[in-house]
Amino acid sequence: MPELPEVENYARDLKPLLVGRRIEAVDVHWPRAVANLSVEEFRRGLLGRQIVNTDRRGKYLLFPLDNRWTLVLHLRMTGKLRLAPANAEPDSDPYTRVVLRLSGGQVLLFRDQRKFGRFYLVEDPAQVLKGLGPEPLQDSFTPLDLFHAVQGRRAAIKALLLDQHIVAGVGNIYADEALFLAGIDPRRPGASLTLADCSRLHTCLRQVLAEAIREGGSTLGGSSLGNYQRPLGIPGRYQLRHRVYGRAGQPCPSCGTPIQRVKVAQRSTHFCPRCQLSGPVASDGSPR
DNA sequence: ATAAGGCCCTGACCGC
DNA sequence: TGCGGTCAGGGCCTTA
Repeated sequence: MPELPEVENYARDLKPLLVGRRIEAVDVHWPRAVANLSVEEFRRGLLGRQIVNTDRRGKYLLFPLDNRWTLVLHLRMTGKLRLAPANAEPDSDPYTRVVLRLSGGQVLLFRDQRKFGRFYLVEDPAQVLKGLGPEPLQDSFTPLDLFHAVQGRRAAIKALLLDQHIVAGVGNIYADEALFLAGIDPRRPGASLTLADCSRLHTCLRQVLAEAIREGGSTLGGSSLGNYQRPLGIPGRYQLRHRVYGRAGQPCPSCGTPIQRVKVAQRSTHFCPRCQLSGPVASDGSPR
């Protein structure tokens, strides 16, 4: 499940591979993978265009084009990008939804088993990105911003971290990891967090995201399902560093207490009941 | 404005 | 072996 660190790695890895290439053909095998245009408009808008950069905002990948339009992609749950030589054996993957044939003999394959991923081709990326909260790794994002964003909110802090209006790019894995490092119970209402709590959370969130980017992101599971891989097929390594995510029943790395798994805002949530001291429990997150 | 629930999707997994 | 049910989950939409 690509979150900010995985998408950031995509943008970085793809930059030297894509910048300067021209889009020579567009094959859409699953029309609904194109969110804002008809397949024909999408194809016409891309044909002959040159990719001039690769970037990221939240969990969105951005590919600015030479006519100032931007190809935007959200991978959602199971979307993956893969760059391959065009002359390799034909792509037999049944989950390939979109193929961009590029100058220089490469093809960019968008594969997505659950069909949640979406492309947008827009004149102004703000059409898609409006409403996204601050980038958590930018200096302009301060502990006070986080404090103000959760002030007065009854929802669990975990749910608020997942809300892209509050901070952009945080998903289930990194929300759990950041809350663990900060020693905050994920079920606590946002309103119960003090400025000191928010300061710690702000620091820990940035630490977790920066570490995960350095480690190439998280690649989960051995199955073919959602595991993220980088564009050349290299897996991430951050899953080896997860402290709580996916570790229900295993000892807390800090105190040895078994990690608990509960539901918060319909999301599976992992935490240490001892290190993440239960403040007041959110109305929507009582332990079962 | 906020919160909660449904929807989209498919494959893995479980129990019988 | 085979079947049906449940789960996973990001973002968007609808409903209270």
